[in-house]
Amino acid sequence: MPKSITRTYSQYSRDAAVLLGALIREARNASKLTAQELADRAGISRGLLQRIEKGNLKCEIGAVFEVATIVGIKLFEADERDLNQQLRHTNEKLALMPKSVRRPSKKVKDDF
Amino acid sequence: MPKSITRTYSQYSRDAAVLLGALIREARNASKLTAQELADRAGISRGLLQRIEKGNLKCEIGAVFEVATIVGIKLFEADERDLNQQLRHTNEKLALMPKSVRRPSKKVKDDF
DNA sequence: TATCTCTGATTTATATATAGACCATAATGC
DNA sequence: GCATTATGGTCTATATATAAATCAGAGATA
Repeated sequence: MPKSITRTYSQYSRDAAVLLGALIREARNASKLTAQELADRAGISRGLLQRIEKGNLKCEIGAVFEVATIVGIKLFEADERDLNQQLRHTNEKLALMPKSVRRPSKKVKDDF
Repeated sequence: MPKSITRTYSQYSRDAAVLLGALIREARNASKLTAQELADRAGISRGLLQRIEKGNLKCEIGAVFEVATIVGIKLFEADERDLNQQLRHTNEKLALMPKSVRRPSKKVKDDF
């Protein structure tokens, strides 16, 4: 059962979301798309698109990414090919890392 | 009432989410943080962090951004100052744009 | 000016994401 | 090897994000 929420966000996260929303709106206007049209293309409601464009952090990331992609905003400033390349590279690095993080055993004799 | 979902995502969105998740995991390992520790810092559950690291698109963007920020992943490859600057710039451009997109009146006499 | 429509906001019902508990497995350190 | 701990699942209850409908007002075009 979810604990009674009230999540707190860093200033950076808030700013990033607001910026992304503004970029989306700008791109949408440039594309001469109405909010309803873009929402339809993304398969979401107009209300959700409004919240995304306002930088609301309580939206599912899939919807945000989808809208951004449709209006041509490159996440990570990378196209599909770059994305795959980065992903491969990252996976290679992950493969070389220890599979789990181990904290130096807390039980270092505190019994005396 | 929400329509019975089953959203569809573009390949690009999926790849972007998977990459972001991998970057988060890599950064977490590099920081020697356990999943539980990072989840605690972000104020989310360990299960949610797991889904984020797997690139699940059905997570709230606030949680994803927050985690990314904590482990030092710069969204938009920009720091706080850059973010504000970009935001101001974008807002300026938005202020110059028409407030709404107007489709050339569909009712152009289709009655004959 | 007047009309048309896009936008913004609110409300409601419901689908669903989340927290928390649990268990099994894997990986680490000794 | 053994003990310990992190990870990766699953399951359930509930908080909440979402879709849809509605309304008011702004803004664009004629």
